[in-house]
Amino acid sequence: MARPARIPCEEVLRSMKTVFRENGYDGASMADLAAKTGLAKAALYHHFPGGKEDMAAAVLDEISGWMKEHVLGPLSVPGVPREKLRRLSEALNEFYDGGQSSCLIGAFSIGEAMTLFQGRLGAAVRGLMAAIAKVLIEAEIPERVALSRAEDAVIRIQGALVVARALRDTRPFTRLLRRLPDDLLSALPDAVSDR
Amino acid sequence: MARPARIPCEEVLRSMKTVFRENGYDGASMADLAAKTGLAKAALYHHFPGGKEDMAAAVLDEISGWMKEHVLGPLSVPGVPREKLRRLSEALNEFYDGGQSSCLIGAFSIGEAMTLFQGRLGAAVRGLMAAIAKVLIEAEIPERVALSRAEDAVIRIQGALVVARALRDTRPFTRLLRRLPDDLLSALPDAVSDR
DNA sequence: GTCTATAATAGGATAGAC
DNA sequence: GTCTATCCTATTATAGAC
Repeated sequence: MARPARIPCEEVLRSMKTVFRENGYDGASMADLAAKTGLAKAALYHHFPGGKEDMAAAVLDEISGWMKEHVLGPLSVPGVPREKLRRLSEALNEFYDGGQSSCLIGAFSIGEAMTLFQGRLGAAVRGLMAAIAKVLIEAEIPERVALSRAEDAVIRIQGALVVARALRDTRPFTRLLRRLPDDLLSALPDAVSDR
Repeated sequence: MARPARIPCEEVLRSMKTVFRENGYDGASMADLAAKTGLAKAALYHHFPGGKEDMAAAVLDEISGWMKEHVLGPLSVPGVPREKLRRLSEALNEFYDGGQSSCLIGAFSIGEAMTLFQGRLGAAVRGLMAAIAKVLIEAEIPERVALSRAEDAVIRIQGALVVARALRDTRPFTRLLRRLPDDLLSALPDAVSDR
């Protein structure tokens, strides 16, 4: 056995994730992180010697793991496409807290964080797009259309989160998630759209 | 005549807009703003006594004016809907520099800026949505569908900017703009989508 | 591993000369 | 209107005791 699963560490990561989601990278201060985690700043540096950058990286990795387990994994497993997409909407609704929590892909794609984490951000977007496209291809949708729709889905998810926050109204996001499975699997028009 | 149009001020606003778009609100420092505008910090405070908050507000107001003139105005004027939507795409392409520049609605919807400017952000989103919906209604699209599609368009615009930055590839954004007019005016399916 | 205390620096803001 | 110089606070980061 490699390591005794450190339970408190998960709690610390959860708190840090909240701080970064609410404040972005530049807006999150060590004081914020210390307050939210309940640890002193020095204790945080003990666990994350690289400071804020290390903490943000750890949060992104933790999210990546959660996504692989709860989102990408279930999409890759054999199953009814529509049902899998319905569960995707549910998982996203949970992850983004019904549209109330921001996405770090958006929050970290400006300022210093953009240069620091561009690799992780791009990988996250590409991973989700690929997983959705795979389900659509499984549903007999031509690859080209599947890739286009998958990209559009990720675009809409990100955009709905922005719009929901700007309007202080989560309904644009929840509406989107409700329509997402049908939209992704809808019949092909006439090759007019989906170019 | 009220005032001799101050030309240099526009230049200063342009520079500040760039700084906020690249760094967000928390990530933009007075030093950044001074360097980019070529003015000393004290000179900036002379024009914007409220400091960074004043500067960001001025930038948002300037953008709001540009949008009204180059985006919302042309949409409200009599004309062929498809043609007006095509010009909308062109204006957005110009404003967001082909997808390379971020949108302050997204950048300012986290952290301190979110609470400071929530009114302006919501108004900007609602204004664009309403202008697009009006064109669709003009094109004989039922109001309910028009409102839904207009919301979706704004969502996609915001999302495509996020995705383009995360991927460091502007094509998702340019592709979106190209399809936007057709997508907005496409024939109604079966009342399956657009609920 | 966690704390208090503190160093070092960056950031926001102002004073006062020109 | 613009500058240099300065103040004060917040922020990052570390030292050293427990």
